[in-house]
Amino acid sequence: MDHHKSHHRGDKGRPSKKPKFSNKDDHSSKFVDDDDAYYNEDAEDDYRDGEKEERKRDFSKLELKPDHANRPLWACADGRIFLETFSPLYKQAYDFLIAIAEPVCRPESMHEYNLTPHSLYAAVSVGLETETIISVLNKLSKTKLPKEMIDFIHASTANYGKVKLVLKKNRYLVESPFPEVLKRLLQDDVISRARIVSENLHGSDGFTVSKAAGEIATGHDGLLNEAELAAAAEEKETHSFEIDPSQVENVKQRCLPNALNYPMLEEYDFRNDNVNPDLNMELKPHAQPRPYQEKSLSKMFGNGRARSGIIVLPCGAGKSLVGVSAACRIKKSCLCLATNAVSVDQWAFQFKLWSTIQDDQICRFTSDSKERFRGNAGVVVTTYNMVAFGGKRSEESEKIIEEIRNREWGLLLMDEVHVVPAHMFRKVISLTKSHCKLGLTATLVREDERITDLNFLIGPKLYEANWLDLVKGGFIANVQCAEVWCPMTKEFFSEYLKKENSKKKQALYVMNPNKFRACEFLIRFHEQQRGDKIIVFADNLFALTEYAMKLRKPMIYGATSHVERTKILQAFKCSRDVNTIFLSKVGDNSIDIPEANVIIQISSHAGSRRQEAQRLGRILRAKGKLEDRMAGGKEEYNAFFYSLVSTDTQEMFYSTKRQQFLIDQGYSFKVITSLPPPDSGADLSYHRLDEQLALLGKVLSAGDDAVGLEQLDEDADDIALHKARRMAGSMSAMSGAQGMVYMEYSTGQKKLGLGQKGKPKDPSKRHYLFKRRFG
DNA sequence: CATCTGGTAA
DNA sequence: CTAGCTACCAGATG
Repeated sequence: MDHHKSHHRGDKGRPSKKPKFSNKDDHSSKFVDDDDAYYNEDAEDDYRDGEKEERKRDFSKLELKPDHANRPLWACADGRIFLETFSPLYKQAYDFLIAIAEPVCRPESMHEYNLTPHSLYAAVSVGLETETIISVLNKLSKTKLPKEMIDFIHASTANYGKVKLVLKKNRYLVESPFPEVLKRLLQDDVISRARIVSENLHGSDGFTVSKAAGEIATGHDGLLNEAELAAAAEEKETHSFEIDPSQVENVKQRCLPNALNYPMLEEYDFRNDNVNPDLNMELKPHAQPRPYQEKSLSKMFGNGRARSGIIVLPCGAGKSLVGVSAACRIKKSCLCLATNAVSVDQWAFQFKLWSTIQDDQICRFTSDSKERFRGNAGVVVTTYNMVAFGGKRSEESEKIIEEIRNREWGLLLMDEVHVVPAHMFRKVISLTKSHCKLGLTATLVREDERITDLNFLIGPKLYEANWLDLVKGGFIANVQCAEVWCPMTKEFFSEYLKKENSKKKQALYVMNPNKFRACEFLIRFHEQQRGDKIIVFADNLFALTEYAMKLRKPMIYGATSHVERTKILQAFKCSRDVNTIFLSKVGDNSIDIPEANVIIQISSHAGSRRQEAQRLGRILRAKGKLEDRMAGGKEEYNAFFYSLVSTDTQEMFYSTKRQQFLIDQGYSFKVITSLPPPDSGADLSYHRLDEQLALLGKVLSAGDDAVGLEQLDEDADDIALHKARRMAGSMSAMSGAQGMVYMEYSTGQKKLGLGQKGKPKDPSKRHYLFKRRFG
């Protein structure tokens, strides 16, 4: 609809050069009509060789197939692929592309993807073959595939799937049906040093040879699918050598596409594992995986074994059912890692909810509950911190951790893989021995280098759900994201300019009366007009307390006691009187936030898009029933995410980046410039100048001293206890306002690229095959 | 035993 | 680089 304009802003924001379409048809013209601003965000260097590269990316050189209109893809010689989302073949094309390429940018009408060695690695590891990839791409493409792309796919995938890393009886083996490949690997220093030479050699070249096939047990129904048969045939004879467990990470890294280029697959033939004891658990009958959950599981178990890798599902889409299902299929001991104690509890709960696991076979291991399972197999749920903890442990946890280290785990289930720092993973993965690792995450933030680490620490991306499809299916909420621009008042702005201290500056733009009024307006609007549940986030404690007190809403921050928290959350969940709560950063983690469908950010931290995504995830849990949404014919927004920003201040700096992030994720986005609407708002706070000045005085006099905080503490408790006595709001003030709420921001004024710190892709970092051609 | 405190690491 | 927040432990309290 109307956010179409803003999507275009998204297109411009990308590092891509504008592709030139010589044959403009109805569709492509949508893509090029916006000429002026395509380049202005590129880094200068990139821009200069852009001139040269321009010719290579010029689509006019490519011949269109006669029926091009029916085909949804544009494939560029440099590995970029564009997908028209309005094509009838969109769905099939999407499923295919998401398996073979990295999504770069997904606005509504045109998606951009990138073929990379890693993405192709992921494709091959879920069972796609080189020729299949090429022929399907060719079928979907409007033009003949560029030769460069075909070569690239061949070169990238030639070696994939030839080497496997297997854990057998607590020993790590590098396996391959091709002894010459193993020899090649051993020419590498790191790998040859990591090798453990066993005493009884079988093969002539020093490798252990085994006949792995033939023992593949038939499935429950006595049938094997084709993939399983193929896998069995393939592995008639396997050569292997053992490596030092402590070197596993290094060896894996050497095998990656950017080094030796024999990425190792990690697969677990769990049905034939007679060494590790079975764990008796099944999915309960009421656990019905949704189609996309089923699909992600099928990628994981595609060839009858369990593959290691990452599954990307938005929060609220039911990651835990996927995790529990995976554990139920493998039926071996499972170590489940979460980021904090709250989520440990949730996981334990989910296991009991979805599976038939006995209560004494699942245990939590945190600082304040150290349970141990009975019997020889079970599920342990704990935190990354607990496992990686370096300091002194209590005696009890020392014992448990020892058990965790010594056990051979069937499944290592890692929640919120993107949140945990890489070194933590390293530690956890090297400390524990597992046959299969499954990472669950909501977003892979791409230009973060660490995402590459995940590729080899855990495995390739196995599946990524299509956000928009989930919205359409009613599985997650349909979110309208908006950035609200609040002009600084004259007085605040002049103080802002005077101050050097960045803390004070921050206090000033966060406490900007216009921002406060916008916030108050939004709260009233959503509470009274729509009956929504609202969470307001503020990183800044001063602002948080100030806002919450003035509006007489309960708040939770670090110092709020546990009892207090649960009391407030209960009230928010159940009571009709508490519809808005204020949260500090605590809300980002460690709080189990109940149903809410509106989020207002009054101060967000710098460029942390992860935080943003996390907060967004809070409102994604599907709202309303599918039928309700479909009834109206077209879908309606049922969740809202506002970022309040004071214009002309440092806050604007991250604006572009934030917008880009949300658009890349496939959200619709708009900028709202006047809130409250011009002719309303007399009944909001800080309407009069003297009130504003009083606030200004308060901000200026408030030091960073904690004394003020203590006092605020008391007040906050007070509010909570009295459970926010709200006055019965006057509906009339708001009636008819709906049309006024969203003022579409018109393009043109905004300086794109101003705040663009995120580097566009550096051509020199591209894969060597591309480099050679374009460098 | 539950709850609070203070200290440390990340 | 620092501020803010958390997870972990131990020890004290009633």
